[in-house]
Amino acid sequence: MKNKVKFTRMEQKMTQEQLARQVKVTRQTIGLIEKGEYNPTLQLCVAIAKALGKTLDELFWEVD
Amino acid sequence: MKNKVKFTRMEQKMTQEQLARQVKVTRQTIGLIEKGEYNPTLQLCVAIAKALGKTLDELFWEVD
DNA sequence: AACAAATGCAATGTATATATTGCATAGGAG
DNA sequence: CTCCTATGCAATATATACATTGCATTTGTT
Repeated sequence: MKNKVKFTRMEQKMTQEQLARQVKVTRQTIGLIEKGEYNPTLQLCVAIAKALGKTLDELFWEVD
Repeated sequence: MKNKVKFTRMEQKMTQEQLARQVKVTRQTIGLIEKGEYNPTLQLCVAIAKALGKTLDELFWEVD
């Protein structure tokens, strides 16, 4: 459940709220996904990936 | 919402039920995902990808 | 055709992703 | 320190992913 959303978002100097607005969820949802405390749906993962200019694999394909 | 699960599963001559058992969901869930009628969670996408020997991008990164 | 295995489909129930609100806390800028 | 912005956190509500059961339909094989 470890992902690279937080790291990538900060790389882009984007705030949780900005990302949330772009992908049309709430700030809280982004926060929980970044902490790995839940398990987003595919559509949301795709939206996040596009908003951050990455692919699914780059953000969510865990190596561990 | 188009994905390559059905195509890839049939390539491997695997049945919906076999795939379902491997990823620990029901056959119906696999069927609906293949039809694009819903929106699986990330964990399930990862499990399916691993069961089919593909990555997230290969199965779920829609081009359209 | 006749049988069996695989898939589709529909109704109802449960678990959980996500929303909403509100407040607390952390961290940077002045 | 003070102010402000970003983030964390917790409670309650709603939407939806997924389970369960049962039956219909397709598809392949003989």
